[in-house]
Amino acid sequence: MAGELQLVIDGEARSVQSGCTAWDLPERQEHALAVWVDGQVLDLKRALPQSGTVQWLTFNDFSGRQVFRHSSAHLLAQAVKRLWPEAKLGTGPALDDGFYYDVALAEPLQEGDLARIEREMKKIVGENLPIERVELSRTEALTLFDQRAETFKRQIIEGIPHDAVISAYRQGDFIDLCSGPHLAATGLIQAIKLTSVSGAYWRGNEVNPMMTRIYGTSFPSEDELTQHLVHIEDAKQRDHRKLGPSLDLFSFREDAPGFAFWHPKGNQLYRTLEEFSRRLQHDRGYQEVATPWIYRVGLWERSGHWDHYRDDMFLIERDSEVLGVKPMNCPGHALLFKGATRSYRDLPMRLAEYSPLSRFERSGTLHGLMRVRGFHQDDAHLFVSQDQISQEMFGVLDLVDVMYRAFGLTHEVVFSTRPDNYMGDLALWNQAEANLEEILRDRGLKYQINPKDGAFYGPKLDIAAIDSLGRRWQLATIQLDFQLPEKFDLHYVDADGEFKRPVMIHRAIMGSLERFLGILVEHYAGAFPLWLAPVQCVIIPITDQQISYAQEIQRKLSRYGIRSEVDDRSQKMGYKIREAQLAKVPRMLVVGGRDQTNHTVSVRTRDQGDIGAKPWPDYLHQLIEEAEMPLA
RNA sequence: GCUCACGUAGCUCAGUAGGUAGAGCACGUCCUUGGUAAGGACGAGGUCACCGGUUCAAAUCCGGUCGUGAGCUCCA
Repeated sequence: MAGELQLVIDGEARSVQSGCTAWDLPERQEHALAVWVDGQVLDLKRALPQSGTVQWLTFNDFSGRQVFRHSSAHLLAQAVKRLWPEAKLGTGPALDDGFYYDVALAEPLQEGDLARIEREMKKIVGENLPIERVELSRTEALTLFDQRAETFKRQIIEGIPHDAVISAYRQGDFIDLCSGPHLAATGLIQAIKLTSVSGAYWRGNEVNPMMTRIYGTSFPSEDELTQHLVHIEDAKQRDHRKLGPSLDLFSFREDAPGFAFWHPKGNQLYRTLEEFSRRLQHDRGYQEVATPWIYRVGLWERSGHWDHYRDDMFLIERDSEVLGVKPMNCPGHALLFKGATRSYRDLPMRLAEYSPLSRFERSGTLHGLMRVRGFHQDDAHLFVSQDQISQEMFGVLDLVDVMYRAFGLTHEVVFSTRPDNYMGDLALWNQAEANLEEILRDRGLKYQINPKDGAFYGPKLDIAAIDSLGRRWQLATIQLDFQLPEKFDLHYVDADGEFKRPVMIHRAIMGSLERFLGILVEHYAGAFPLWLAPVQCVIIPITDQQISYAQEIQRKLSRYGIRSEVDDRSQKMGYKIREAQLAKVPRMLVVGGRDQTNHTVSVRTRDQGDIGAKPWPDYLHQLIEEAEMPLA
């Protein structure tokens, strides 16, 4: 069949001359950026390599978008080279919503340089340079990039396997080592925005030189770019670092980097979350404990933290001995378990704790509430016999489900299996992994397997929650541990009178409460559901005449556990409503002369506005019902 | 920790060529008592992150420290 290819296009079979490109086909879609032929994404102007089904890739397809962004990265590199011919190129991939290119420059970029680069890029777009693919031998490739003094490119070429095709893409005077595919010409990239600059190690390795990473995004049209920038702006408005202080929930100060100040409202929110967790766990047989937060170094040596975690701990030296502030609760719980002779009748023993934990996170990694040095977990350790593992894991997964559903978060499970450097008995590992998988299947949970990513002491399930913006957050972790019971020589007396070794299950559902709260702030954009809201009701007297009536209402609300405030400032009602609305308070109870006479409250909800006068205290009972914790 | 950027009142920001600081909101006092998203007047508030240097003079120029941001790295 030499000389002919059999294609299926738009469901219709036809044959074409070999050497034919997708560009040549009369069926070519106007907005096609690249072409898909049986699993391979190709340049439009590259000769079709094989027979197969043809699909057009546009900006609306993930792969099409990747091609578009990748070509944008080349465009960026070309502009940089025009402005700084001595710049050395690293790599420049496409991202989910943009692209970047790493370059090594003699001088750091100045303010205004981004705009300069952007202008140069637009110029190249205007030139509408054709983008051509070139295939090179290894020697040709090395010679070409050596001539251009592209030392990083040489390193890349040296790493390419000997049987692989080496290709480069040329646009005008610019050429870049690249496997492609790319757009047909630079003119397609109509809208460009360079967004930020940062440092990045060459090949992501700390020992390598630091390069300048230039981020940008691009679209086929200005409208799409504008829309994208608006979305980014929306996300910024939800940023918990912005919303938190403006809703008077928490703040950070230079005096304590990595530790939050919880304001009265934020603390209330925090306590509500903790109480929610406490009630769910209490119903499931958990017992809350409080264990020491500073231990002598010997404990950390025994637990293995000293070897693996010392650099991340706050250490104190007093009376010529070293003390460590706890980064985790597990050793404390192990000691507590060990404090008495335990019977099989005590198992499963579920110890929960919310006390403070500290980790000396590297300064550059701190990030609002998401990454702090002082935090609290909804932590628990389950001491179980081997035949209780399944049932307990099942229980924990059930709790995850209830907890996340309460916040409208969906979740996904990642199952991490035995790593190469595992410790302990292989048979036990196999059994545990089989158990876990069975449980996941029984619950009908969708899960991904992360081979060899378990902890060295046992396999684990990590759970990622998906928030209202579709972002994934790794929150819960459930880990089977065979090692700590060994290290602490834990045992219980079994029914047969023999000492047996328990298994520990480490688990946290919300994970760090600080982080969880940060995520909730962004998930709800600060508009918390009634049961969570720190202030559930603001009572707004219209004139001073109604202040005592308002206070009477507040006392009643308070007695039934509804958190409320009376806004008795001498301001107009509209002003108070505006402030309550901006503070995202779920309910406003307006009380004027009419209400006082008729014994009503005029209700305004945060989401629906004015819903009219309601008889009091009927509305109190409605509120009590609506404000219940979603425990079921 | 590393690279780059940034750091002016509680918050958002202005501050032209180096000549001892300004607005809006918030806050306080007074006036106003108004039925569903901003009533008015007056007032208080800053060692311009901190330390040092250059200069007759530094918020402004230079160096260092701390913090924050975007990333990198790390993340039992």
